[in-house]
Formats: sequence, C-alpha cells, structure tokens
Amino acid sequence: MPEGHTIYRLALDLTRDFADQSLKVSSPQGRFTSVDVLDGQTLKRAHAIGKHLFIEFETVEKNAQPAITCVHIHLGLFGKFKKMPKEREPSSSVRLRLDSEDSCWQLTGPTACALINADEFKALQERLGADPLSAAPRSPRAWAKVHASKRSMGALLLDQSIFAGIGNVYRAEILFLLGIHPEMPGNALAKPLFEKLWKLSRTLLLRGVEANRIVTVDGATGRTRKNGTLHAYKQRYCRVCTVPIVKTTNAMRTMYHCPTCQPDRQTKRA
DNA sequence: ATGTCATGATAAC
DNA sequence: TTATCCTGACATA
Repeated sequence: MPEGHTIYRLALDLTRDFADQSLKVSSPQGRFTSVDVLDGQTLKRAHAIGKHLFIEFETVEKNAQPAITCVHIHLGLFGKFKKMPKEREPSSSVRLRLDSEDSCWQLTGPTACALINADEFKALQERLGADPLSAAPRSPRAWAKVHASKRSMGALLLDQSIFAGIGNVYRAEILFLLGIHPEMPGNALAKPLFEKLWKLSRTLLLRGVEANRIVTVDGATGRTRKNGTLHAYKQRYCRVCTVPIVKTTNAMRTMYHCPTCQPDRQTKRA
C-alpha cells in the first residue's frame, strides 16, 4: 500500500543498493523518454517527501562539469517499484529499470516518472506539507492550517499540503486510535491533541517503514493474514468494543470509523 | 470470463 | 463534483 512509509522505505532501500554506483538505466516500456540521459550515470541517493520519491544521479556529459539530475516518481494508486532477480527479463510494462552489478529494481504503473529541474523540485517541496517521517516532531505550520480550518479532520489528514505522506489507511487508523470522529472540524481540535496526532503519525509511519506494511495494532506482527494489523480500515467489527465499524465517504474516499470509540464531533482535548 | 473496487492525484466543468 | 489515467486483486457469474 503506497502511503508515505512505502516511499520512505523505497528511498532507503534504493540508496542502500545503489548509492555511488554507476547504473544501467532503461525504460523497457519506452514511456520514460529521457531515460537515456541517466544510463551509465552514478546514483547518488534517493529520498522521499510524503508520497513523492526523488532519485538523484550525478550526470557527466562531455566537456561539462558533473551535474545532479533528479528523477521524480509518484506511484499513484497502482504503481509498484520492486526489487527483482537480476536475471529476470523485463516485461513490456516496466517504465524504469535500474541495474547495478548486484541488484535490479523495476518500476511499473507509476503516475509520474520524469526528470525534474531544481525549480520544479522546489515547487513540489513547497506544495507539499511537512512529512511526519522527516520533519521535526512538531509541525507549527500543520497546526496552523488545521487550527484555522473548518474542514473535517478526515479531509485534512489526506491533504498532502498539510500532512505529506498520510493516505487513506493511515487516516482511518490515526483517527481511530485518537478517538476522533472523522467529521470533526479541524478548528475544534485542541492543540495538545494535535500534538498527539502528529507524534502518533510519526510513530505509525516509522513502524510502517520498518515492517514495510501498515501495522497499527500493538503486538501484531503482520506476518499472518489472520491476525489483523489494523483497527478500523476495512474492518468489520471494532476490535476494542466489538461494535460494527461504520463505512462512510469523506473527502471522496472511503472512511471507516467506530461509532463508539470515535463518538465526538465537538471540541476535543487530549 | 467479466465486473468492480482500490493505497492517489489531476484536469476540467 | 465528475471523469480520467495507470494495474491488480477479488467477487460474481
């Protein structure tokens, strides 16, 4: 499930496998047209902001100083970026393939995969809000936006210009764990509870990076399919109070909440 | 075998 | 608010 944890983990894994190595870079699908610029160049690092992945290459052209060339990738709903056995032949749907001596990664189905210049990177950086994975444990700007908004907490958590990296699964889980009704307006959230929310987002995302999947239930390993790893998202019954989970729509996305554990649409204190 | 929905985001109305 | 893009898993027939 590509929410922020997936992208952060990808950045770590790509950096681990490829940093400071010259790579064979190709687009078997042919839709990443500027891929030639990167072939044979050195990958310096990969990093993430929210659900956006950036891979930086040091590119050297003839008679020119080395420059940094940045690839911007967004998986969207369907994208996958996975490590493959090196001997695997790329299928015709592979948008981007990276090969080192030892490792091979393939990208399929992304919403975005393109070179961007420094200005375009800057614009993205400014468009995105703070990422709980990379930013300080508190985010004054996110608080200011939430505090000033009468939009629902469900909508605000999905807003990438406020919480970069939170997706539909994490929003359901975070609101459940804090007992916040998804329709509660942002301006009704007391500051201490916002601080808790930010810290919890960071904790859960970090756990997601480690497990490489979303785990919000304490003690759930996520290894077996039977022991659920989630509290509310796509769950039938609340595992705390056993009441049926309610399915609604919030900000045009499916929302799940427990009517007993998240009863209160009014002002909430921590 | 066919249809529906999904972790996301954008453009256009 | 809707249509649209990309792909795969699951449900229904």
